[in-house]
Amino acid sequence: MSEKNYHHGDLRTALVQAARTILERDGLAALTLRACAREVGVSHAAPLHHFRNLAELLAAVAAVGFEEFVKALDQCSDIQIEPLERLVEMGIAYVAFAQANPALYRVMFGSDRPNVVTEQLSTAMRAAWEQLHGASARAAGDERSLSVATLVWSVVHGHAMLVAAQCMPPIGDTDELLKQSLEILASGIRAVVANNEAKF
Amino acid sequence: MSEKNYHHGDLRTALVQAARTILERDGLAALTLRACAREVGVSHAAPLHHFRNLAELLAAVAAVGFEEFVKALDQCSDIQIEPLERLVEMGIAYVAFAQANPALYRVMFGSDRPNVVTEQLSTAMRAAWEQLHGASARAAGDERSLSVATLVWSVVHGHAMLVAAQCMPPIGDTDELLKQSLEILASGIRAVVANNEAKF
DNA sequence: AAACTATTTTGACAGTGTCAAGATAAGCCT
DNA sequence: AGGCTTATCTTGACACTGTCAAAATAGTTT
Repeated sequence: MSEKNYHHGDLRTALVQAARTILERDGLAALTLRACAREVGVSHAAPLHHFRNLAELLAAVAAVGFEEFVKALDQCSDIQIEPLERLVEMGIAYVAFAQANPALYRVMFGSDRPNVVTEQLSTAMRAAWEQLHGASARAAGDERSLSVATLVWSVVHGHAMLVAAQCMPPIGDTDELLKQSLEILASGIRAVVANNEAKF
Repeated sequence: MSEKNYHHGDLRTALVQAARTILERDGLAALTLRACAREVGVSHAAPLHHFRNLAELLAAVAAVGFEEFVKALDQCSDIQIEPLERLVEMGIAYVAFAQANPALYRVMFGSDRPNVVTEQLSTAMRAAWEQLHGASARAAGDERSLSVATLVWSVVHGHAMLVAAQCMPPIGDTDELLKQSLEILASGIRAVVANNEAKF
């Protein structure tokens, strides 16, 4: 943590901020090391002293993305409602975040995602998972928490990706379809939980 | 359709084949127009007369990917089992295809997917959708077919992407988890269908 | 045979990631 | 204060990329 008040001040975080600006303004394809350097106003090779390569910069961007992501999901935790309903709300918030920050979401989860896993990134990702896993446990019990969490995550992630990639063909209101999907899913969870309780 | 037996013979399809070879051997990052030209043994600019840009070549690769994809899902249609169970089998086949052809799947559905939509590509995509939509209709009825199809697609697509991107944290057997997910999902569909029938 | 067209090559340009060497500035030590 | 060390940044270079324009080549047509 010794990147402060040298030539630039704090180039590292400035570069991450520039990356986000470029991401929203020009899209992922325009997000290059040199573009970030230009945006900040430093020479083209300056970023290499803070990020060994482009993947490391993307990892840093993804990390801050995950931190905001967790905050967005956190807002659902406050609501005083039934656990299963809260899980559904969390799913809706998940997709809303993805649609509100499409380019950032692509960096976080994209197939061209950085295989470089920074400490910061892995902890941020773990926090997001814990969020969902906890909500699943409260909604379906500890035994089913793992499968329910992966199921919910798969649904919302898949939905977000397919909508973003425009892979959903003759469909009208995708938000409405998401709600219906989550309703069916909730029914499934209810059925499984009920069946599980009936056994004992 | 006039690209035959000139200098090379059929450079267009040769390039698509070369693209698949590079994709499996060296990964998506190494898939460039020039690399394809090298692989085939033509000059670096030769591909431009068959694909206006890299995105168009990727679209062609994605198209053949979707065609094979539909074939893979088709094999589940033969099985003489209950429609809902067949839908689950189709979901498993879906994920199996994605895991067997990770790089190809990335080109087909990746976030860096070509926004160029060729005629060949869009028809191939539509065929895949029809496949899933039809199976959903048989399993859950026509009324629910749309929401069920999007739900199933979201689940399997999301699962495949998350596993491929190694975003699933402390999880053991992902295949087992997929089966559990699809079971919960089937319960939900059953419940919704039963509820729907009870209404009338 | 000659004209024409489709295909491919050659050469060029701007842009990229990344490395190596030099320049600059901040902190530290005596 | 003055010099040394280290962190930071710039400059210049290289190989690679996509893409364009012009030339060359080979097949088709007349």
